[in-house]
Amino acid sequence: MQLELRVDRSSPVPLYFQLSQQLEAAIEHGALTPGSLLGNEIELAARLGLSRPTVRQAIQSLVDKGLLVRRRGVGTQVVHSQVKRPLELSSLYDDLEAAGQRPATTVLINTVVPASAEVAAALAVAEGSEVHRVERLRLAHGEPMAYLSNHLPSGLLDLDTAQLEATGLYRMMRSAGITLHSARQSIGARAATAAEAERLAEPEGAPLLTMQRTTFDDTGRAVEFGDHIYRPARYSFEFQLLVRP
Amino acid sequence: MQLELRVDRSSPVPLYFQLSQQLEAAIEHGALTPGSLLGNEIELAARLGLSRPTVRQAIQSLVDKGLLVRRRGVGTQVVHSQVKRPLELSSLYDDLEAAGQRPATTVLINTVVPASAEVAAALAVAEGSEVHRVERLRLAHGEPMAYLSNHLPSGLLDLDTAQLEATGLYRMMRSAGITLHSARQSIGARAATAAEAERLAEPEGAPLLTMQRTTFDDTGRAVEFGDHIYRPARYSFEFQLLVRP
DNA sequence: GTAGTCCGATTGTCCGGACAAACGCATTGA
DNA sequence: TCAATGCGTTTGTCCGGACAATCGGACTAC
Repeated sequence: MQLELRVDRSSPVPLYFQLSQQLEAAIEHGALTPGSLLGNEIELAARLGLSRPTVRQAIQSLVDKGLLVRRRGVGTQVVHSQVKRPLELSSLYDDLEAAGQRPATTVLINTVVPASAEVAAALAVAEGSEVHRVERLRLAHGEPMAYLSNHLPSGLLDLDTAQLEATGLYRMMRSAGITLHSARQSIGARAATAAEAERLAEPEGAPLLTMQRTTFDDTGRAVEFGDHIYRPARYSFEFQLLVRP
Repeated sequence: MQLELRVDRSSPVPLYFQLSQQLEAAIEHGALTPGSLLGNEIELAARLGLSRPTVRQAIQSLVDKGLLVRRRGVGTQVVHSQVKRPLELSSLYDDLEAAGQRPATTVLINTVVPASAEVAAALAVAEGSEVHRVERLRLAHGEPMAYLSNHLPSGLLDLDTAQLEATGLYRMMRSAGITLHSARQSIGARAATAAEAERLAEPEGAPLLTMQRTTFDDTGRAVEFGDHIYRPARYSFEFQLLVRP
């Protein structure tokens, strides 16, 4: 069976990208079954009227995503696994929305404070300089789910409380033109203090899932430092990793 | 100041790889400071006697690692951040060893059992078919740190108890020629049961950090399913993520 | 029968060139 | 003064070709 592939040379979308999207769709859709060969690059290039480098670029992008495997002397195969989506910088808001939970947010604090030593170190600003501080309670189905404490460099973003309650922090940053690039995360656990327990409607000493994260934009600037606690019965971190050899 | 770059055409190491390694070393070493321009690709290619595609391939690999950023009309800059290592499939053994903790392992169970429904689903084998089961206690400085429960498809690996105690499971898989490719992880928290508490020398009900992971090789075959619990005072998950736009 | 060798197939690496698109800056015009 | 335009610089995309390295199977020799 021959896969139907076409490229539109009048489109501004790069040719390799058109091809990689079609291949990805074919894999997702099941037209290309796991383990099946993709046909050699030269023949594929000839069939599409493209050069081999262009076809290779398309295939490479899917190899990077973990959807394909190349073997010299053999060919390119569709990976044979449950792995579908690669790791992303997970946003609690998006996670919940994807799970169909319709998250609600209550902003408890939204102010400007002098940076503590810890915050200053994470954001690479001077200790005592002004930073934004936001504390939010996130709920799903009316139940508290997580308590989110964030600090941001001042002047980076207009932190409107209403907007914070309507959407997520990451979405606000993205629509403000900030390109999120990388993050350093630390995930742990600890017992709830009395104050934390009350906020999350848990008994004191209950196990909590904790996450600290510093996020950087594409120039390496720290744009956010978060210290979050989650109710473990209602949330866990799920993700997929790729190993780069 | 001119960076000293050379390539050895008689070496079997690909030219683009030689170049990317030298650039990475220069960044790591501080010879290329964050924010500095790399010099345009064409001039760089001429200086090294390479073609532009080769130089681009080298630079691209570092962009993928998050060390460099390209900007059209501007140039290629060194990223300006604390980000050093990209995300890897973290192995507890390696993590501990890197922290200079000299981990010790006690193998408690090393046997073959019929697969439970959960294990069978994770490893994509028939329920009731034979799988290896390994339970280990990992200690650092004589203190228990984590309890590791793993299941592996039978026939994949020779699980020698002595070797399991001397090294980590991932190292054994790698040296058996298995190429680890991706993993699906879930990290959560819960209170310790009486049995778990005793194993880890914690009080009953103490918060524990939990991780479930299924690891796949490069053909998409599941090669390991692990269900681990950690003492949160002694261990947390630290990693760096990259966002792929 | 078994081990070693050869060979076709396929990807990996590398070259040199061409034009397009985006960015930053200086110049120009209102 | 300030916005629009133009221009040089640099990366992005694409081409066509060449040879090397590796894989797997067929063939051969013992």
